[in-house]
Amino acid sequence: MHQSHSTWSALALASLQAEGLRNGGARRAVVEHLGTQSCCRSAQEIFDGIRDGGGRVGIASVYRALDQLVDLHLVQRVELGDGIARFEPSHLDGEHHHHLVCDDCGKVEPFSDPGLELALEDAARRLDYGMRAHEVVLHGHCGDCRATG
Amino acid sequence: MHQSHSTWSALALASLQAEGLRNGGARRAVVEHLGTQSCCRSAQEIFDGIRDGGGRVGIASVYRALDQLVDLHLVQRVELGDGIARFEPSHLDGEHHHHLVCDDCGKVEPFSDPGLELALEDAARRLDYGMRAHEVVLHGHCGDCRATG
DNA sequence: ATACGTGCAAAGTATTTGCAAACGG
DNA sequence: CCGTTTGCAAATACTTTGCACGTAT
Repeated sequence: MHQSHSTWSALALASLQAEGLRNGGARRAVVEHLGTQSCCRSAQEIFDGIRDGGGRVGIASVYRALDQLVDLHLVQRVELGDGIARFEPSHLDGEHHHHLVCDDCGKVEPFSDPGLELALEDAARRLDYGMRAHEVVLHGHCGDCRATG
Repeated sequence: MHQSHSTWSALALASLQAEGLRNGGARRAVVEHLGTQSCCRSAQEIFDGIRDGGGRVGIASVYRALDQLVDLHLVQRVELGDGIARFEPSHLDGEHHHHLVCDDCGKVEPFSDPGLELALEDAARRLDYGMRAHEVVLHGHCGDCRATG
């Protein structure tokens, strides 16, 4: 299902190298871990994921790597309303997705909607704003919670 | 310009009362302060604003009031990517707005776009998600920064 | 070899909680 | 009056920074 991850990881590592950065253990681990994820992850989740895979990184290095990746627009920072920053690979054109957040159970699901993308681009054009990124969060109640509650 | 604020403040205070809450000094101050704002504000800004107006509230009470207002859907919590939660009165239908964030200078501007609203509602319908709120953040470079930079 | 990268621990912010005193109804 | 609300201070949660050691080039 996720064939793009190796592509994104490779692209990201190449971009870092092109910036003159050294791609040591921690930053490489963050990039490779992110490349395997299908939706956004918190710094703590990334840290835990790398450790679970046998990596020995410090959480500070995870934050530092994420900062750099965000600066280079390789990673998008996402805030969903619970005070925890999450991160995901910047979507390549056409693979863009956004997030549904269940206000009952906190579950996060990705979704994509071409019509919405068009409306966002229209809006940015109309506003004459140099848009580099955008983020949409829908809050509501997921199917599970509506069935149960 | 802001005629709706007294309406919103009054509605919010009435709703709180209807919930059996007591509307003492701090919570009332938060509601009245928020009603005068034209865009989202952080807890600290609300706290400072109330103090500047002569109110003597504690910041903990500001956070507690905001939590309750969010729970009652009277206030919308907004996160713009800098790790600080902001709050604004829940938009009455048709007065909905979203946010432009300048990644250079950090400036936040509100905007509204009817086409975007329609696309959001379409998307939510198509997804069959019980949408209660939504939030759109556009990141880019504001006119000032593009002119200067 | 040398400058960049890293892990740990300590520090910094934003937010939450405990509690006794103040207050609304 | 009695239970809610409040302010303060202490505690917590997430993130950043300082520094000595490790490592890629």
